[in-house]
Amino acid sequence: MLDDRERCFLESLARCRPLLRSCALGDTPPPHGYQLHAALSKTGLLFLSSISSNISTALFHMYAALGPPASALRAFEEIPVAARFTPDWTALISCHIRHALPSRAILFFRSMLRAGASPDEVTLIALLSASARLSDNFSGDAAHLLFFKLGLPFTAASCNAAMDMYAKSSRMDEAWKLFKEMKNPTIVSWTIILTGALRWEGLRSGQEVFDRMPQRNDVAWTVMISACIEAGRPRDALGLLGEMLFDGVHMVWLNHVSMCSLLSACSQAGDLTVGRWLHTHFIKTTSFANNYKDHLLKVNTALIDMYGKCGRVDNALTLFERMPERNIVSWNAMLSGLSMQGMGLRVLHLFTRMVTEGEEQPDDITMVNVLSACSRSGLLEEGRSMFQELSLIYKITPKIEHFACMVDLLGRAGCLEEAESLVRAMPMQPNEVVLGSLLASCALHGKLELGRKLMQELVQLYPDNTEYHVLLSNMFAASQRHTEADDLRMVVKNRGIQKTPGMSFIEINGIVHWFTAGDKTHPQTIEIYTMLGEIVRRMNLAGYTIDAASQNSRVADNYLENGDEREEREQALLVHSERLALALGLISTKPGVTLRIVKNLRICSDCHSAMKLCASIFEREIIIRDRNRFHCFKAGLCSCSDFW
DNA sequence: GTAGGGTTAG
Repeated sequence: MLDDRERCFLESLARCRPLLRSCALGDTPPPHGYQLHAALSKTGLLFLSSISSNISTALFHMYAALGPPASALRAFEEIPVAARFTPDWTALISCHIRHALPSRAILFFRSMLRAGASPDEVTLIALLSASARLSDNFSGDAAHLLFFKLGLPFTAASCNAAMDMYAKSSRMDEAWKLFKEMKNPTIVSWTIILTGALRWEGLRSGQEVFDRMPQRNDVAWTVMISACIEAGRPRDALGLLGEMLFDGVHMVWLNHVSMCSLLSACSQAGDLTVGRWLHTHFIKTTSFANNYKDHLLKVNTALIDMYGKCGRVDNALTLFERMPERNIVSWNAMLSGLSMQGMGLRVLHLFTRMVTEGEEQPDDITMVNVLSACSRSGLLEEGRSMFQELSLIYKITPKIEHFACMVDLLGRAGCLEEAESLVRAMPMQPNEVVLGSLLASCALHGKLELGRKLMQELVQLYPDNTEYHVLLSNMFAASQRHTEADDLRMVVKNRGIQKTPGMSFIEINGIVHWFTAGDKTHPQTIEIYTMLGEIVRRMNLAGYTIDAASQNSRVADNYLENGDEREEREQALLVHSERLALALGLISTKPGVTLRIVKNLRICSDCHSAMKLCASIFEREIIIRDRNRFHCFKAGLCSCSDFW
């Protein structure tokens, strides 16, 4: 007769294999599996030789499915050597791939062969996947060959895995060859080819593949959307959202990956309206799948980034504080949002909180955010000590990004000799960002000779970029050295200027209005230009004089194309795209309403002064996001303290 | 077992 205790053991024994299996499949929350493991070892059942190999295998598969890989490996080692079969090895390999450890996965594949186990189709697909992630031609080719050597079926899934390996190893010709030989390519096959085509052959070629796809699912759409974002075309990405939601008869759902991509497009484009729509949509449609916590973390982080970059750092903060779980990326996104608003002290405060609470260890990106916040807010001493702490306390090897921030911080503060020494002492070659930043500081502080030297270095490194000639020419002009200034302008004129046209938009009642410099295509053009005249009149009354020589901004839209005449240049300044957006904003909204403008380039210093004045004349808060940061103009002042 | 995300420097 069994007593209750024994009966209970036997019952749990009968149940534990299916229970472990359901943990592995994600049907049961992981704690149940872990508790079962604990119970099995505590009661000694795990060590009964008659059942242990079965149970230990089931336990291992649970850990292999859930991770972390170290636990999976520990559990694997509990399986008797003679009882380690092909699926067990495969699960061990796949577990390492899923946790971004492809090289360890390949090592385990070798151990598997040494142990005498024979790979099957699934093992080889895993090996192909590991090789793809590493762009490892050697193991990739070996995996492909083994299908034929071992006489294993080369199914659509195998072929897909091989194509993906070739595509990720920059061997698109091989990938295409396999694709063209396929009788029935699946949507996965198409998506692999689409991804590969986009990465080597470009947006156009990818678009051709996309157009030829017999069907498209959420993954295919997300691939296209992400490609637009990578190419710096966030509006195209958002255009695809519209197409995706009305893709004929197919209803495509936004999953957490597409959510993150689209939110990133909103961040880039500064599109708060679509960003908010996505937020609402996410709240309404999110399903509580077993991995929803992970999805929630990622989408929340993307939302923090979106709100930060769309000028609603307040919403970003609320979301950040309410998040059930945060990781280093969430902290970094929050720090970056505050930094873009010039809230340097709040960045330092949040950083201190992060370190003291010990929730996450700062990484290199955290430190870039902190240093650039110091630079943007002119926190010289704070930045200096953070740069020291970077390696001393946080054990991070400074990268070129960190040096770039320091050079910028020192240069803006007028410590140009120190900035230059740092550039020369850096363990790596200075790049365009570092030299360009120093050159801009020379322009700010009128250091002509150092500026000239830097420009020569920049021209040698980046001969196609004429932006530096413009910058230096402006420096000479500002110092009344017109001959040198004109010489440089001639170089630019002869070589042609390659520059993105300046564009701004303002959103009014959910409609986005775009402007280029001197734009006259808007239906309300007459009213807009009338308002511009009124703005100039009121600014003149307030004692404003245009300062065309001071437009030595790093990039100003419509610059130089408008001829060399002073009046023409002045005229061009008056119709910069952000001013047109401002004029429309002023005539289309009620008094006192905050105006939010997004510009694709840096705001020029003249428009910057004009915006400060307009904010006080018209008693409006004007928020402009330019390429680098936010400017909040209020009562004659800007949040950047004229330091940008 | 095969396809797609997030945070960073002028």
